[in-house]
Amino acid sequence: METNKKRSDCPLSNSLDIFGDKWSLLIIRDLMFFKKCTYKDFLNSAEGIATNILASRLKGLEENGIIEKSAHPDSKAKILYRLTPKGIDLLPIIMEIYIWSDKYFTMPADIKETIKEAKKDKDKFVRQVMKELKIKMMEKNTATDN
Amino acid sequence: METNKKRSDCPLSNSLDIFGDKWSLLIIRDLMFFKKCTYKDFLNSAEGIATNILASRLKGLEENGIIEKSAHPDSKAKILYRLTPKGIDLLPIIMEIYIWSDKYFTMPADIKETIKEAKKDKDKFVRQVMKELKIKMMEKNTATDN
DNA sequence: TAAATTTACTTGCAAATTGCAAGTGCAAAT
DNA sequence: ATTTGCACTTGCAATTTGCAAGTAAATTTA
Repeated sequence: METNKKRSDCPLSNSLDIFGDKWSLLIIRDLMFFKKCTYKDFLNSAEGIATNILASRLKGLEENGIIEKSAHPDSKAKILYRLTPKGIDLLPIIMEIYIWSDKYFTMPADIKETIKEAKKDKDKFVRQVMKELKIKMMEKNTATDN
Repeated sequence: METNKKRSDCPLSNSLDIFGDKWSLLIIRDLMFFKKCTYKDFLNSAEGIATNILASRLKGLEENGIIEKSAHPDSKAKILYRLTPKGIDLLPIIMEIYIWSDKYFTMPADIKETIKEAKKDKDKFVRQVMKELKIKMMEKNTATDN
């Protein structure tokens, strides 16, 4: 289904081939900010992704090295999804989208407050969150990959 | 065609409803970096957008206040598309995508060099380019909107 | 321990979107 | 006056999406 054909040599175009759709960055958001890490977690997000679309997006993100599967510590029936370092590195992009949104949309007060904090020292905020993510994605499960 | 139904209150989701597809940010890239500003210019980009898709994306971006049409100074047959301030404000997002790409893709040497320059002082680079864009989008045509 | 439930999907199918080719209407050039 | 250029629109086939239902293995409950 997913071909690896590049539309052009433009890195922006190549990036959009990976996450340029309505759903991929939302999955990444869930992993980054909302402690969501299973198929069911993602399904339960407010936007209401369809099961087949979720499966296809998880596959695509995994194929592109943005996320990876691992064994869930609680149960063999569960699969734990984690961001790779490559996936964690998407944080600055997502942060800039939030900051842009903050300027042009109304939004829940708690999110607005977080963005306000982040803007005070963007680089520091991003470094801090990335550090936490790296730790979290490690400690979730050091066990064997699926 | 385009409904204004929000999938959720999440600003990231709302943003993706506007530019979360394979084409919109490429049009914005063309306006920002490649002096492209007409329908035909966009059609000629390397990725090869279809005519109907281009028309629908231009419509969507205009409806969402990212771009605007104006009279082309050279000819009544041409339409000049410009970024609005809201559109220009997407630059930091696009820059971060380029920077991410730089870490994980190979790409044309000239683009790589520009990104290298940009990374030396990200904020300064973004400010400078945004300033230039604001001037450029003004001077293109101060005349009446379509 | 058998039955019900949970988890992570897959499948079928209708509806929507995309992509390609071929127009269309107006402006400008020849 | 005719051809060319520009910005689209239209028709249609192919692909993708979204919804509902089903599946298989793991776990929980009775």
